[in-house]
Amino acid sequence: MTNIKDLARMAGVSVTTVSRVLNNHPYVSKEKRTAVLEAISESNYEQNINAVHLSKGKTQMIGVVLPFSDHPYFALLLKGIAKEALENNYKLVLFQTDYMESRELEALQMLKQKQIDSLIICSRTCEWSVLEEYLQYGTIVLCENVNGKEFSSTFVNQYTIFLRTLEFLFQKGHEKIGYCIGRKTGPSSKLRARAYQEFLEKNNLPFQEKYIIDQCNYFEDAEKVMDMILYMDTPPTALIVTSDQVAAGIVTCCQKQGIKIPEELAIIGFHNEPIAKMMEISSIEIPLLDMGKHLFHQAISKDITNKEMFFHFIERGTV
Amino acid sequence: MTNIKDLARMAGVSVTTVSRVLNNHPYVSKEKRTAVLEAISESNYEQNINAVHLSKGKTQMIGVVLPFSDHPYFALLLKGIAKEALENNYKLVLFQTDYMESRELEALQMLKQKQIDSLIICSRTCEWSVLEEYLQYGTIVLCENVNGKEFSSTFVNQYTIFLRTLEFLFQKGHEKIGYCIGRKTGPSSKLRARAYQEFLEKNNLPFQEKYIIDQCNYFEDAEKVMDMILYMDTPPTALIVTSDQVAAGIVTCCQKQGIKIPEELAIIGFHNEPIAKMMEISSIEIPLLDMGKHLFHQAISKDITNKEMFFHFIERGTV
DNA sequence: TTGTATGCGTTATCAT
DNA sequence: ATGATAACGCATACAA
Repeated sequence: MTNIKDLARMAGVSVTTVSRVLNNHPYVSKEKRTAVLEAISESNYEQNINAVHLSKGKTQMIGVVLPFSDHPYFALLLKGIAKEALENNYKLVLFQTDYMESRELEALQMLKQKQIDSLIICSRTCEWSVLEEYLQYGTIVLCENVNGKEFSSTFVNQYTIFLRTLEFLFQKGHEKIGYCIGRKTGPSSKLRARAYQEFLEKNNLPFQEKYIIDQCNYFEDAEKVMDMILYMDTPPTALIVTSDQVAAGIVTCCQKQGIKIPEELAIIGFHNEPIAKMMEISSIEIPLLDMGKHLFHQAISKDITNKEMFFHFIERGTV
Repeated sequence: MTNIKDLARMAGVSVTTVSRVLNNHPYVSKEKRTAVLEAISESNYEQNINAVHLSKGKTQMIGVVLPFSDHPYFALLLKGIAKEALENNYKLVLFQTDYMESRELEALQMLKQKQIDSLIICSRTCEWSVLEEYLQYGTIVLCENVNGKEFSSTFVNQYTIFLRTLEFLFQKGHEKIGYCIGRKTGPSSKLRARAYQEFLEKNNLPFQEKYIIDQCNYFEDAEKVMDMILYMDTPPTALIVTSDQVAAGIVTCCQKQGIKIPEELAIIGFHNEPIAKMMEISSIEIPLLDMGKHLFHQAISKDITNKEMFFHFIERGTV
């Protein structure tokens, strides 16, 4: 494996000059440059990137933390990040956490160890205090409202979205509104829960624990949702489903079981995924690809910025 | 940022001893060990992993090449790889290629540059000769039958699967059989095309170019498929669809348009994804998570092995 | 059991 | 415009 030293010898110059040629630095004569270039083409030389990383103290790599990559929400976010990373000559290191804190910590560890220059956390499990400890080692970008903390972020206002959606359904005459989420403990879910509570109080509606259904991530999770609903004495008449995949699954189940949508059950999905368009499911559009793009740029930027992205209500047939 | 040298000074030992403690090597006295450990805990020390990489010539990182991560086939493969990587203390570097050769080359470049120890190519675009050039720099693992070439691989026999499926449909009385694939030029598609040709010849059936529909990757691509089929004079009576997502989309379209399945159109999907179970779509099961696991172990192994995984026909209502 | 010295391959500093 | 040399932080062969 030939290295920069060998090249220097071959071209009859110093390693510095070789490095200059390699990095397109100015101040190197035409003759020496060609001599080096020749040595390179003769030798099948390749930079040892690890040496570059050590020397520079940077790796041009960004970590991406997400619970699972086979969920459309995260897959699209990731796609947006990946596209932008590619165009800016950055590599992505993937941390699939399954919502386990230990794995999120591993990613943070890599930041500390300088294996990645910054970290994008698509869905957080750690406490703020933990994240703040690691801020000294590199940029950390989040997908939620950080409320003035020293992180960059790109997010949608989950609270507002949820409240508006609830009010919309209420105006349509729904008083028994349930919702389906991924996990109960996440930051987004807490915001939704707050919006839900306030909505109920404001409109003098009773709180029903059973109307909140979690562990809804995939199309097939709809089966479980339907089982639960059919089992209830007073099932909800409308369902906000934070994933179009699950919403599509519910619509499919209802078709099989002859439940009329929206007459017997109204459905609103999230993200306006293509499946929602095809199955004509009303959905809250969230610009995931754009968010990914923005997240990436925040990750490589020195400045701390917080960008709210806006949602868009797409009304179709299911509500 | 404190380093190994600082620790040595703090603990009153040599850097070698510190390194020994750090790496759990034997031959270090209890006293010195505790002295070092103390220095570590006092100093908020963290290994600079880049230095380790340079020194060792390895990175404990594996590259994964795939066209897109938001497709269930690749997402599941990736999930399988990621789970195993995690358990074996390896990191994954993602290369999303969109089937562009240049991006695949970038991944190979990283192998050459020693940024990754090995490379898993889930879907190949490069020619064999190109890949073989890079074999000297690290292990390359593929998801297809490599026919004796010096690569490890985990694969299913796409040719056999396709032929069996065609024969199965033929026995059910279908003579006009179409199929939907992702891209026409991939290795799998070539095998399928061969199986298709041979099947037609053997049974004296005419070849219809229009029965082969490509660019079918996502649920929503089904709309385009249906448009094409409805426009044909003699549409196929059965469709092999190499993705359950697309199959599910087609089933959905048919329901909307009142096309009876399987009477008017029989459907067989691929991968036995949960959506297939839910929508009762017949499917060819392929153990993607297991394949991912196996791929990972081949990536970190010194030996070259080739493992064929077996498929399983799941008969449900759509055929 | 411990330490010295050297190597890993590159970039950055500084002098010329 | 060019080059010698230090620095990056760690691992390891070898000596003691």
